[in-house]
Amino acid sequence: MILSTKGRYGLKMIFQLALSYEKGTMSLKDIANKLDLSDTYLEQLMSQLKKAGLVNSIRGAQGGYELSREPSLITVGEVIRPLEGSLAPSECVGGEETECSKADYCATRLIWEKIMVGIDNVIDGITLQDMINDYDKLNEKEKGDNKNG
Amino acid sequence: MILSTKGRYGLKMIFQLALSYEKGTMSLKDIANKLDLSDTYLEQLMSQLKKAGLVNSIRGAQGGYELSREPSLITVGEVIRPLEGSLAPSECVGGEETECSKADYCATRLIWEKIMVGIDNVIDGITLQDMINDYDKLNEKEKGDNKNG
DNA sequence: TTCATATCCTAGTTATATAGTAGGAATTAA
DNA sequence: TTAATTCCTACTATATAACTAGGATATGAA
Repeated sequence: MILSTKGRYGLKMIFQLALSYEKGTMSLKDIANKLDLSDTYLEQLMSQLKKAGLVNSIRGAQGGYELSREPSLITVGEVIRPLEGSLAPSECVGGEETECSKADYCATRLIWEKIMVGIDNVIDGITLQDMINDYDKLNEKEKGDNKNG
Repeated sequence: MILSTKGRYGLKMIFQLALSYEKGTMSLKDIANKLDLSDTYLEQLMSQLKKAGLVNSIRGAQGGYELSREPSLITVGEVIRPLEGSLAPSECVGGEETECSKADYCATRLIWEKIMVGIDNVIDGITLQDMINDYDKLNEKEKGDNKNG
């Protein structure tokens, strides 16, 4: 399991906001109920997403959260990184500083870099809108299957 | 850091064996000294690699380890997986059993699958021989740099 | 035969990270 | 005023990571 519940729950959570984009705010309690997850835990994750500028919040009664911009402008990578930290496979790649003195001739370092690029290409290339489209397609198919079955 | 020291040290370790392929066995102590890592820790990792059939061992004095087949026939994925377990980003993908009842219409599941395929494509596409070639190239360049600098 | 050098194997141990809980302050619509 | 909500800090239990310890077993060389 290379991702913790932070990244996994976090993406599920913001996906709920994406589904209800421009339909008003959604409270954490509602999200937690819908996903059947602890609301106090999701609260911490949401606070990270807010810090990252991905969601707006409205306090007080009838308050809640909403996406700060449209789903097509938020990538999966933007959601996962603030929650999981770097998705680097090793400490010698992807950080601000490359401390390892052997970097110039390290063979494994090249591998870690390729893995990281592979992951980045996936998560930076998918937006929340893409997820919605896939979800709609799946549900459409699901309906059809039920009809035929 | 999506990989633990198991996968990271393990690959470094077997890479040493790849470098000395067909030059006799190499003891764990030598490998540990070369990499400046704990030999008792590496021992556990090596035992996994042996179970996975990647290395042969010779016990007793003058004994040690060697690759069980040539470097071009061992992929990075074959090395990392026995050490790290599944590289799935979530429990609902990559396992033998897909337990999640929501799999049919889960939008995040598609993301985890894509990430996993991305990683697999990288690590299953690189052999130890590729690593050696890259390493030789780096060292060649290093020498040149030193000459010119 | 003995001994130093190795692998092999099982169990600890310690430190860190994960996955939460708890409790209350601040804010706001009704 | 009150109920609903976000915001914030701190605490806790559990699991995992990253080793360490100690001894059994095997083997080449003196």
